[in-house]
Amino acid sequence: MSELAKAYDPSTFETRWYKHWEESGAFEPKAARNDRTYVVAIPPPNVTGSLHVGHLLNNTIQDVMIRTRRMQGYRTLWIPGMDHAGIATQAVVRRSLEAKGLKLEELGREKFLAAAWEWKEQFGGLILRQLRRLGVSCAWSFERFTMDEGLSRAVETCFLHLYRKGLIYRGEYLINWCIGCQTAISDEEVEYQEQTDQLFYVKYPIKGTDRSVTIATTRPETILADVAVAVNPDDERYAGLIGKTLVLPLVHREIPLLADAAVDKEFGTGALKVTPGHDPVDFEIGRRHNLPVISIIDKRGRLTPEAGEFAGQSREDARRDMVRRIDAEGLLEKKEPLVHSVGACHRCHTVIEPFLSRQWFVKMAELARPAAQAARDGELLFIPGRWEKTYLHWLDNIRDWCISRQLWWGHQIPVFYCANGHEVVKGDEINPCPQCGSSSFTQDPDVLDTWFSSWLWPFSTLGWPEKTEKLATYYPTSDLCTGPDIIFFWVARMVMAGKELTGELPFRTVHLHGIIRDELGRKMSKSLGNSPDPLELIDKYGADAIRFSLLLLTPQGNDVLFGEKRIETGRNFANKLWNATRFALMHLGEAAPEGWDPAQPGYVAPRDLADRWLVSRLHGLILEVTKQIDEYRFNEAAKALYQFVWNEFCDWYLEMAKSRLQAGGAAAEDAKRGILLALNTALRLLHPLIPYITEEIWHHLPGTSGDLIAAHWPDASGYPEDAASEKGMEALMEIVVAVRNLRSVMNVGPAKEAAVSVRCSEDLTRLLADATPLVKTLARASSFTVGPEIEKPRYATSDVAAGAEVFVDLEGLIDLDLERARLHKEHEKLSGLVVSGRKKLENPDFLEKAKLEVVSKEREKLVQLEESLQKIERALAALAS
RNA sequence: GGGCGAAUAGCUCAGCUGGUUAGAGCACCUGCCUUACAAGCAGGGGGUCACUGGUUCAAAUCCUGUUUCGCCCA
Repeated sequence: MSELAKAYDPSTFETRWYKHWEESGAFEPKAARNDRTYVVAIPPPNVTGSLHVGHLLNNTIQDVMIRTRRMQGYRTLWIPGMDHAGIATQAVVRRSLEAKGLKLEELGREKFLAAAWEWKEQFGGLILRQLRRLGVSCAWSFERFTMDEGLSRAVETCFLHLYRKGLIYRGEYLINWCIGCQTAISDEEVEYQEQTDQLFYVKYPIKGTDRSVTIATTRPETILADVAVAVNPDDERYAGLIGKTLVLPLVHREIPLLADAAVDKEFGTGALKVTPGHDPVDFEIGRRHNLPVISIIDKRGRLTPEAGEFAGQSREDARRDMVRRIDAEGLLEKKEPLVHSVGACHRCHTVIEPFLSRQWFVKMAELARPAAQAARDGELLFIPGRWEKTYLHWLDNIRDWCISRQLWWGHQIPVFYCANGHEVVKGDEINPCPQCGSSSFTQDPDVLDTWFSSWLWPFSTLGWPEKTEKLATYYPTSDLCTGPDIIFFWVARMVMAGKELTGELPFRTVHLHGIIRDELGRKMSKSLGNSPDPLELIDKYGADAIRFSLLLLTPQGNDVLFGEKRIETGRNFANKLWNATRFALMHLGEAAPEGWDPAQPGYVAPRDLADRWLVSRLHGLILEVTKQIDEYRFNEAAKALYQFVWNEFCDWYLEMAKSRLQAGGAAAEDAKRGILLALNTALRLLHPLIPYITEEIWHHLPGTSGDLIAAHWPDASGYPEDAASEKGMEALMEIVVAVRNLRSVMNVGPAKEAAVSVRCSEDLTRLLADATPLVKTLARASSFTVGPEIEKPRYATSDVAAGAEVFVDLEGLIDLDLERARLHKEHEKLSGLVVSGRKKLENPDFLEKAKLEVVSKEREKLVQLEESLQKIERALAALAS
C-alpha cells in the first residue's frame, strides 16, 4: 500500500500503530548499540486521575527523550505506573459509596478497602490508557502501582530503617488538620491564599486595675483557649506591665502578660494573645514559657464542651457570637479589615485548623544535608538551573515531616501497640511485648502520607529493597521530568530517600518544564473548568498535532498559555508533511531509485546546486535537532524541523524538483533521490516528536525497512557540508524573491510571464546559469539571462538582491511613480545602513578591540551595501532621464 | 518581608556564548482554486526590544535602580 489518503486523517492510523508497537515489544528495553543506558521513571499519575493538558506536555517531553535515545542506540527504559493518591482516592471512593447510601463508619475498614480496590481496578489507570493514546513509549511490562506488594514492602522497609535509626518519631504537636479531609496533612500540603478578614482589637483588663491591654486578633473565637498575652521584650509601651495578670474576656480566667522575642511589635497593638492549642507560633511561645495547651475546637471544626455555652458551634458561628458578646462587655475596642494569608488544604481548599494531635514525623535535617550537597557539588543538575535555589532554600530550612494520615487507603503504619501501650515495630519480635509480656496487640490505625511511597519510586519500581537484576541494570535513572510545583513534595524527597536508602542519587538531571495555563494565564483546574478534555482534543486533531504544538509552544522552563487554536499549528504542519509525501510518492512510485542508500547520503550531492544545498542543510539540521534535544530545548528542536520541512524542503526543494522531474533523465533521478533522502532523514528526526504520522509515512516510503521507532538516528557526518552551495542557494532565493516582489508590486498577474535578466559577478553568473530552468519556474520567467554585461531592458523594473541587479522586463506595464517611490525607499534604507557601517569601520577602537573576524565581516558587509546602493542610484538616475 | 521569573509586532511568544538588516505562529492587507497541500501558494504592512543609569569598540542580550505583572516561601 503506497497510496496515501488525500487528506491527513490521524484517526485512520494512530491507534493502529500504537497497538503494533506495543505488541511487537518496541517499548521494552533492548541491548544497547552504544553501551549506554537511558532510564526515566514516569511521575506516577493518580490512580483515579484523568488526563489534563499538563500531563500531555510532561509525557510528550519524556517520550521525545526516550524515543530519541532509543534511536541513538541506548538501552532505554521508561517505567510507567500509578500512585494510589491516598486522600484524593479515599475521597472519591467515599463519595461513590455515599451515593449508594453507604457510610464509611458503618462499612468499616475492611469493607471500605475492598471497595477501594474494586474502584481502583475498575476506574484506575484511566489516565494510563489515555497516555497510550498520546503515544508514550513506556515499557508496560515494568508497570507498577504504589500499593503493589513489592512497593508496599519497600515502604515498610524504609519506615523500619528510619525508625531504627531514630529518624522517625511519634509525638504530640500542633499539626495542620484538614476539617474537610479529616486528616493531618504536611506543611507542604497547605496552600496559602491572601484574603481579607476583620482584625478585632479586644481589651484584656489588667487584674485589680481599671486599665487593660488591647490585643489584635483575626480569630476571636480562640480567646477561650488563650493562656497568656505576649509582648516583645523591647517594646517600651509595655515595659512596666510585664508580669501583670490579665483577665480573659467572657470567661474571666486569669492569664499572665509575658515577654517573648517572637512577637512582632508592628502588628496590631504589639500585644499578642497566646493560644498554643490553635496557632503554631503561639505553640512555640507556649513551649518556651511552659504554658498549658487548651483545645476548644474539635476535628470537625466545632467548639468543644470546654467552650461552655459556645460548645457545638462552628468556627464561624462562634466567632460572630463571641464578638457580639465581647462588644456587649465593652471590651471590643475596634475592628478593621486586614489582608493576610490563610492556609487551606490543597486538596479540598478548606481552611486549615492548627490542631494538637499525636502524629508520626520524619526528622528531616539529617536527610536533607546530603541532598543539598549533591546539588551544591554539581552532581545533581537542574534544568533550568535557577530551580536549584528553590530546592536548596527548602532543604536548608527544612522542617520535620508529618507522615501519618487519618485515612484507610494507603500503607498502614507498621507499628503495633500492646495492651499496655508499648510500641513495637513490625519485623521485631513482637509477641509477647518485650517490655511487659502482653500478647495482645493492635496495629496503628493510620496510614502513611502518599509521598512516603512516592519518594521511593525510582528504585522501588525496580525491585528495591531486593537486590534485583533490574535494580542493578537500570538504577540510578537518568532524567527526571516534571513540573516545578512538586519540587518539595517529590523531587527533593526522592533525592533524600535515594541517598539514604541506596547511597546514590536517584537521577542525575531534573528537568522542570513550564506549567500549562489557560489563555488568560490561569492554572488549569477542575473547579474553573478551563482545562479542555485532552482526549477530545486528541480525537479532533490527532495526538501528533497536540504533541508538536505543545513542544513548539513550550520554551525551556517557561509557562505556556494554551488555547485550542494553538493545536492548529501542529495539525497544519502534519498536513503539510503528509501532502509533501503524497507529492513525493506520485513521482517515486513503489521502488527506491537505483543506488538508493540512506546510509550513504553524500552520493546525492555532487551534481546539482539544489541537491548539494539540500544535503548540506540536512547536515546542519541533524546537528541542530540533536543539540537542542540534548539541551532540553524541545521548542527549538521543533522549530528547526518545522522550518526545514516547510520553508526549505516544501517551499524550495520540492518546487525546484517539479521542473527537474518533468525534465526527466539524470535531473529527475537526482531530484528523486534528493526528495527521498530529505524525507527519510526528516522522518527520523521528527519521529520522537510526532511518532504516529512519521511511522505511517515511513511505511509508505520506498527504501525503508523495519519500523521507524527502531530506526537509527541520522548521523550528520554522512551528509557533506557545503557552505558554497548554501550561499549560492541563498543568492538564488533572494533573486527569485526579488523578481516575485517586482511582479507583485507592478501588479503582474501570475499567469503572465515576463523576461528576467540579472547583471552580476562572474561567480554568481556561473551559478545562476546552471540554475536557469529552476529560476524560470520559480520566478515565472519567460526567459532568464544572466551575466556581468547584461544591459537593463528599456521597459524593465529593477531591484538589487544578493548583490546583483535584477531586471524584470514589463514593456509598458511600469508605473514610473510607483517605481521611483519603491527605489527611493530602498535607497533610504540602504544609505542608512551604509552610514552606520562606515561609522563603525572608521572607529579606531572598533578596529583595535573587536575580534578580527567581526571586523572583516563588517568590511565585507559594507562593500556589498555600497555596491547595492550604487546600483539603486543608477536605477534612479535612469528613471530621471 | 525574602526569593524567583516575566515585560520584544495587534495577540501568543522565540531570540542560548554581546556583533542578525530584531524573528515565528496567529491576526491583518493584496493577488492566486499554479494538477502535494485553501489545514494551501505568492507578495506585503506592522517593533523607541517597559523605563533608567552604567559596563563595552559594540547592548533586546551583561550590570544598577525604577515601574507593572506572575509564581514560590515566611
